[in-house]
Amino acid sequence: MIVDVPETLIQIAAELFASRGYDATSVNDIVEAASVTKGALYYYFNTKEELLFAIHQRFIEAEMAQAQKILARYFKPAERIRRLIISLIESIAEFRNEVTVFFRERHRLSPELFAQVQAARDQYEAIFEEAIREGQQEGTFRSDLDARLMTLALFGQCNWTYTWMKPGPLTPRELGEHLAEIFLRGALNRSS
Amino acid sequence: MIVDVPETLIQIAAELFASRGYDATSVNDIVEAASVTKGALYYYFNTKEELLFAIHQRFIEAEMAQAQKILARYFKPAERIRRLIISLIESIAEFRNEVTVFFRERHRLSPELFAQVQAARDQYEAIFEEAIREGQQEGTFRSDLDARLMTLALFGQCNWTYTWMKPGPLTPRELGEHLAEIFLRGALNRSS
DNA sequence: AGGATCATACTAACCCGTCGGTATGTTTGT
DNA sequence: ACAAACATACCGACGGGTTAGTATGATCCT
Repeated sequence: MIVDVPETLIQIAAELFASRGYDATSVNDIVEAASVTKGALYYYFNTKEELLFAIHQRFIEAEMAQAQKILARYFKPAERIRRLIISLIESIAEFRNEVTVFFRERHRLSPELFAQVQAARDQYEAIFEEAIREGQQEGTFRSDLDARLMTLALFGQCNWTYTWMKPGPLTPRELGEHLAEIFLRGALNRSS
Repeated sequence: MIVDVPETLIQIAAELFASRGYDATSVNDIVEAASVTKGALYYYFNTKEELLFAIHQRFIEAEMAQAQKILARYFKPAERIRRLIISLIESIAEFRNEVTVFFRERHRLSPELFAQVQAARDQYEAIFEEAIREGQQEGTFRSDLDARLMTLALFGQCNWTYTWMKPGPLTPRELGEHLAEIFLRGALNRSS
């Protein structure tokens, strides 16, 4: 049986961090769950924090890769946002543990590593904001509200799913479609 | 100088928990910041967890009280939601530290205390969901989307503000108004 | 071809600081 | 005088991280 030890450690750490929290999970817990010893862990990672960072990186990189694919296809703003939302929800569903850790334990990283994570995150959010701005110039998005604020509201809607999403009746894709619909058209009936 | 020691401890604990995290904050840190000793803390609180719980309680009770006031005034669904949103954003702004701790460290509570917090939270969310359901029956809210999903989307928008809100150009009230506008009418231009 | 050498990938045992919590003493208001 | 409201000193457990050592291949020299 061949296993990628560092990858397994990241995986298991993500599970444990997500369910118990970063500080409440000891490295002993991790190595025990992974059936290795502490020596093995510290052979691949210099600190516990590096593990935390690796979890963040994995999620952000996957998310960003998906977004770039969509950007490459030159959709108009509204359709672009729609697809970005769906892609984001699918990422959250796929990297459930990583996302949970990302949002809950981000601030636990040292300033240097946190800055790195934050920079990547800003880059990702800028893709959404730019779509909204273009939509405003084009006239399809309303201009009486700040683009930045709309972006933050949108990310709230989407990111928050990590707190309640479960393998339920809706697939992540369907869920994303519905959320896009809510964001774009609102909760009120159009005829009213 | 008269000070309410337990209240001060909750206050300071909220600050420290919000900025460093629950586990990363030692009870020594807390008593030091509060200029008392451990004896004083453990005179009022049996465990560190009780402190955490008290922080949650304070925020939830304040939130719930505001919501009840709005319910008592019998607004129609759309206006009721608008006011609930504003009230929620104002609460988040006022109890910034408590909210941060609430959302980030909730899962750290023991099952019993967590259940208590969750029950109160469910009750609060039900108020919003009920307004949306009524709106659907009345016809002002769209019925092609699940009320529960709309509620969750809304809470995402609102709760997420705790991650980025800052004393900026917009007052909490204005911010709430804008978010209500986004939720109710959506990002797209009406004429398109 | 095959022994010598070295890098890889770990293991087992341990160190020392820190943590939540407690036991007991002291002060203060009434 | 006596309870309420603390302060002081300390305990046992556990935390992240380190250390010395080792089995197992890969590589190189002759």
